[in-house]
This record gives sequence, C-alpha cells and structure tokens, in this order.
Amino acid sequence: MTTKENIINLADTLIREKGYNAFSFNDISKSVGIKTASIHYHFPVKSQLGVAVIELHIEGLKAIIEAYKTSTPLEQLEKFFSIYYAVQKQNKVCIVGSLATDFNTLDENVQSKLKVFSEIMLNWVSTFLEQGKEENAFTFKSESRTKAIMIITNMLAIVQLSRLTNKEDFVVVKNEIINNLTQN
Amino acid sequence: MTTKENIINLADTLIREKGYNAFSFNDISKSVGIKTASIHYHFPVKSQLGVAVIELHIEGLKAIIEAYKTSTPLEQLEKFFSIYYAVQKQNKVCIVGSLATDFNTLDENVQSKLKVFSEIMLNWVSTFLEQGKEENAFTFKSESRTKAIMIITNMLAIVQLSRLTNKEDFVVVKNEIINNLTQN
DNA sequence: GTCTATATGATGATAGAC
DNA sequence: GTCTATCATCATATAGAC
Repeated sequence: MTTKENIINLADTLIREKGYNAFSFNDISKSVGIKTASIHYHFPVKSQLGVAVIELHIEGLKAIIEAYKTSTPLEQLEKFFSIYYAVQKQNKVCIVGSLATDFNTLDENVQSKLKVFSEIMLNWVSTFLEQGKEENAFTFKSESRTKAIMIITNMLAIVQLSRLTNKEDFVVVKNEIINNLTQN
Repeated sequence: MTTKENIINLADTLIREKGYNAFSFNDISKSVGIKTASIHYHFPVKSQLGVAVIELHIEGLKAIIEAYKTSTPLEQLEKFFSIYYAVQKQNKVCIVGSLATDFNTLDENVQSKLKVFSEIMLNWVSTFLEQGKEENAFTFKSESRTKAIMIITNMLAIVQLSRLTNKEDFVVVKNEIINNLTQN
C-alpha cells in the first residue's frame, strides 16, 4: 500500500470513529509515520482528503455492485448487511451518517461527493429490492425506493444508536428487516 | 429567558446544525452577546454545557411523555413524529444522532447523559407501541422494543440522509411507518 | 516525497479588575 | 455576571532545504 493510500485509509477510519472535525493531520501523522507537512504534499487541503475518502467508498461500492450483479436479490441484501456488520464490529459508523451530521461544516466538494455516494447506494438497494419483489423473493407494498430508504435508515442509524444501547441491537434490526421482507 | 438558558439553547442548535466538535464558545459569544470568558462563568468546561443541553432534552421529553400519558397510542406516535418533523424543518439532526457520531470524542459525563436520554426515548416508544398492539390500533409481529428501534432508527437517520437526498423523504418515511403499523 | 521551520489563526480555559 | 487580558495548545497550511 502506498503512503497516499495509507493516509486515505487512516482518514476513513478516523472520520468514522471520531468524526470529520475531530480528526487532525496530527492523528494521521502519528499513525502513518510521516510529518503533517508531508501529508499536505498528497492532499494540499483537508477537504481534498475528505473527497478522496468518499471516492474510495464509491469505488468499493461500485465494485461490490458489479460483483453481485448476477446474484439473487437475497444475496445482494445479505451483502448489503455484511457491509454494515463490519462497520458495527469495528465500532465505526457509516461514512454517510458520520459526514451527514457534520454536513453544514463541510467543503462544497465533500458535500457533493457524499451526495454521489448516497445516490449510488440508494439506487443499488432500490434495484435489488425491486428485482426481489418481481421474483416474489421479497414482499412489500411500497415503492422500492421507499423501502430502500427504510432499510438504509435502519442500518445507518443502528450503528450509531447501538453505541448507546446495545451492540446486539444490530442483529435485532437485521433480522427484523429480513423477517419483514420474506414473510408470507 | 436567562443568559444561561440562552447559552444552552444556542449550544443545542449549534450541536445539531454543525456538530459538537464544530461549535465553539466563540459562536455562542457572538449570538448571545457576551464574551467567551463569561460563558465559562456559567459552564466552566465545554462538556458541562454539553451535559446541560442533553438535560434540557431529557426534561422536554419527560414533559411530553407526561402530557401524553392518557393519549391514544396513535396520538403519541404522531407526537413522536412531530418532534422529528420540527428537527427536519429546521435542517437540524436529532441530538442522539449528532452526538452518537462524535461519541468517542465526548467526555464521560456527556456520554452517560446521552445514554440516559436514548433510554427514555426508547422506553417511551416501546410503551406506546405495546399499548397500541394490545388495543389493536397497531399491527406488528415483533417485540415492541424491536419495533421501537426500527421506527427510531428510521427517524434518526432520515433527518441525516435527507440532507443528501431530498427534504420530502422525511414525509415518505413517516407515512410508510404509519401505513405499516396500521395496515389490515 | 519527506523533512524542518514557521505562519496564522482558532480553540478551551484561567486570573483578576470592575 | 461580565469584562479585559492572557495562556497554552492545537489546528491547517506554506516555504524552502534535503
């Protein structure tokens, strides 16, 4: 892994552990082992690092979508859950939730990049829900985009809320969604 | 309103607009019209102000719960929605979501106070959902605490997510929850 | 690419006068 | 209760040597 990739990965972890405005170049400096001034060589301003972090998430999600293109809707749903399961396991939150609460403090470039990511996620979930409905794998009455929002908000918030309530609540929510989608 | 109350209310707004680590004593100073040093007279350290903000939310929620004690489950649900509707209208997020993403940077006193608030909220929603189920006003198969978590996570996250997608998505989520609870 | 050195400004916080 | 003055610390960012 290059130093640049190292910096991005670390920034990603810090953003989702502590929040965008709580992490500093000094945090990264200590972990990567280079001085803060050297970080500026790779990312002249902090917001460019923020953009790079989101771009990494976009690439990763696009790769998953592509890899699961021919999988069943249920398999795609399970993959979606597995992403958040990993987030939860690491005591992080998801990138959308973390940056959404800081949204009004973010540079325009970070804001618009985050919107791109959330749209890709929403479209993906909507698509495999719709497909699952057509194949009678899933049962729900609402529009697929609406159902996607319901499920995404459940996931996005449970990784936040379970920091206060109980780690096991993640599985409770996951199972409730599956039961609800596959009932009858 | 006293200066102290003024400070608390302003801090609350700033936390939910910009995040805990993004708001400063200087922000409050400018709005309240007193110097930052004077704020320290009321709140020696920032975390004490954070605690006071959450205590205000606890008092407010307790008052609502008490006021709606004899109301129908549906009325209590509508009241619950109205709280988040106001949050959404003001382009804020809820206090739990805002502080949950910054949780690992918060003082212990703020962390534990936030847990108290989330527990009160969860208990309230669980209780009126349970009552609604017994009275056949609501239809759902899961445990009331689970259903409460599903609904709370929908609300908590939609005020965040709709900053990226569409303001109208709040109403979409609200209606979906009601349709889901009152179907059959 | 990484370093040292530094600029510049904001931050939370304290001491003491009024 | 609020002020002025000040502090130590931390932040992002830049210039220029290696």
